[in-house]
Amino acid sequence: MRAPIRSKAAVDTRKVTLGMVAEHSGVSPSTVSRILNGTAIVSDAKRESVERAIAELEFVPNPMARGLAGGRTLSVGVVTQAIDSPFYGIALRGIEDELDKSGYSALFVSGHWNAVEEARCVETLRSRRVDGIIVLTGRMSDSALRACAKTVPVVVTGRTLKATGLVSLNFDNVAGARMATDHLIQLGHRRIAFITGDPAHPDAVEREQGYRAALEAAGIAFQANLVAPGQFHEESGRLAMEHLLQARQRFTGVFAANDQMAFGAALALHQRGLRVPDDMSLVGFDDLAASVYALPPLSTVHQPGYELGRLAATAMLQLLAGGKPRIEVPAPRFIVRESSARPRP
Amino acid sequence: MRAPIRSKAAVDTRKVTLGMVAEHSGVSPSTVSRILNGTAIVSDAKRESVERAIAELEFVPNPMARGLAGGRTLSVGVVTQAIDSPFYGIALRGIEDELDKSGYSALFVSGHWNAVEEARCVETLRSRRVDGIIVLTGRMSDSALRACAKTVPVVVTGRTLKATGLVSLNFDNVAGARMATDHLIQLGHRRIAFITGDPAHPDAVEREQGYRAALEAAGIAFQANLVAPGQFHEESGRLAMEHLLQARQRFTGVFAANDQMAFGAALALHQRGLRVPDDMSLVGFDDLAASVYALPPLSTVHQPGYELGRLAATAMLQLLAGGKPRIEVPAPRFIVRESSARPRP
DNA sequence: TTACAGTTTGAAAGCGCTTTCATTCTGGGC
DNA sequence: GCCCAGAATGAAAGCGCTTTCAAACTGTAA
Repeated sequence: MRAPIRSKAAVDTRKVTLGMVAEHSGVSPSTVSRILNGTAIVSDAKRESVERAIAELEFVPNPMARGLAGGRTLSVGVVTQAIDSPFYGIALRGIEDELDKSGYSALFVSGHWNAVEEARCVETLRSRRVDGIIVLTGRMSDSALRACAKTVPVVVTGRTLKATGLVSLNFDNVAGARMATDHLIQLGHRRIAFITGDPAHPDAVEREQGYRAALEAAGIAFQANLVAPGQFHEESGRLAMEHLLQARQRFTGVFAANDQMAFGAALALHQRGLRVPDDMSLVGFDDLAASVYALPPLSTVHQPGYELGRLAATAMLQLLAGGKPRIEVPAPRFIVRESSARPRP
Repeated sequence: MRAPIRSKAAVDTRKVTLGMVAEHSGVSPSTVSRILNGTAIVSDAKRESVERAIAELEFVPNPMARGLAGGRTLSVGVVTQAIDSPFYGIALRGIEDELDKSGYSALFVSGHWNAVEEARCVETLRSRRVDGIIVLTGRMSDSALRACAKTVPVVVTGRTLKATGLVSLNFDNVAGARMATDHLIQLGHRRIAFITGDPAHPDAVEREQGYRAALEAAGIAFQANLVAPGQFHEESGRLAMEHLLQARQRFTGVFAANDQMAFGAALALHQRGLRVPDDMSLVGFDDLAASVYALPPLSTVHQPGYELGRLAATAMLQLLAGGKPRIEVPAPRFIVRESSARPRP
């Protein structure tokens, strides 16, 4: 038999129920519930006594019961691609921070860049009765998303989509990519290689569009042999760079469709004894935390991951409150660091 | 009025209840529950008919109700420091993967390296009635952890602790740090600087112990002015390196207590025009994914983050099953890459 | 044939909370 | 002083599931 020792910290919170609070303060459970949820006016006297009881008993409502009875769980599901992705990670943090303020919790599940797994994730979340679902740039089809939005509020990033109960936040990848390419052009580069992202990813195709648009605007002909396919991770960037180098194309600058690939590309350059930015300018996209500490620090398009996460969460909260969110995604901006310079004459 | 269109995919899962399954298959709810949980023997005939009904109706049990009634939620809480930390991220992934196999979900909350917030996290998790809690190298006191373990199974990493209902997984930081320092010594370095981690973190003090032990074993006197305090993040590493450089101490190698600080240190070196490893050898600790793509690739102590996560989850699962886990944490190993070399004569 | 241990099953009581509905107070207008 | 709208409150019915507990069988020994 365990002795009923209690430190002043809440150690035995779990057994205090709303009913006990009601009894302790001489009101009915209904009243306590009303005070807890602010669903009705209660006399100051009772409110006070109930609040005292709550404090004294260290009462914490049971979310299970709440969920069961009220149909809400105060939790929102987040489908991300990989819990450990440097880019999504920071967004997750933004979501967590924002949700936390409103008493919501986030339930993260990873889709691993796989539509089937993503569908499973959504099922898991639905079965856990999350109040809403945030999808970070998923692979699932627009129609699947729309269907999902019919039964539960959905916020999705990385695409533009209109539907009821669905809000989408899209970052302007085209403009961002264009800025990166323009930067190189303005420095005097004319032969600029491009390392693409995974073409199955809308971000990837949009960034390529931006690259092309910039070239075209500058009157530089697009050259297919100056673009190498990547898949958004470091190793693919390294390989792409290898590929480009081996092709013996002449070029003085490289735009990688994300920072991770830029890191890989930098490694390939390093292994070949080429120096950035002296022998080759390199720019990325995302502005990961690590880009500041890359050697040399990477010039890149800043994508506000944390902010994006917060915005997604805000939108979800508004959706949940029955509102019609109007969210403005920050415009891309280019951060000049040391990895880009004028080409050598 | 929405038409009752249903694709073959589960779209309207949410309203099917156990009661409906019972009715549909002509048995009592109790029987359905028993089949679902395998808590009693049921005749084959009924079992079959119930299973058919479940399939037909696409019934998915409501975890809320289950949690309320049964006391289990099939979810385990994970207290991490930051959802977007490169080191913890990979561990989270290990946890997620392992838990997933057994039908459990993980609920991640971030303590932000703050004992108070951590306590709040634990409260949140408890209030959500998680079946168990995994704490990744928390700041909370051993006693708080022990107290927690009295009411819910706990797995904690980054410390060694014995208690009932509690299993701890500790990585051998001392040995790891010793390997890193020994590596430098074997290359011929005699004046080796050390960038510490946050001293409030046990990992940090253990790694310093390893550093000192290696020096001592090699007959090199410990020099206080060769150690600079850091806090485990990049910027603190950069600052520490600055500090070391400004102090005009002579040294040819640096051991940073984690990779992130090593990256910062590398940047400081770069800014001073010093080259790694020609002018200065640099080794880290953790072997983050990014370390392979650092320039030059970082020599470091490999810490199996993913594996650690999986092991923690495995231990939790065993604990939950009523077992007494016996978990073996992999030994540290040193990975030689390009950031360390013999000192220049 | 009767009685009894052992098996399956169903009825019903919760788990802790929300919410409707009805009840009891208010106070103001006449 | 009386009546009624409106405010404050409580009783009670669930939410969807698990889990006793007891009833209804089964088969077998006497």
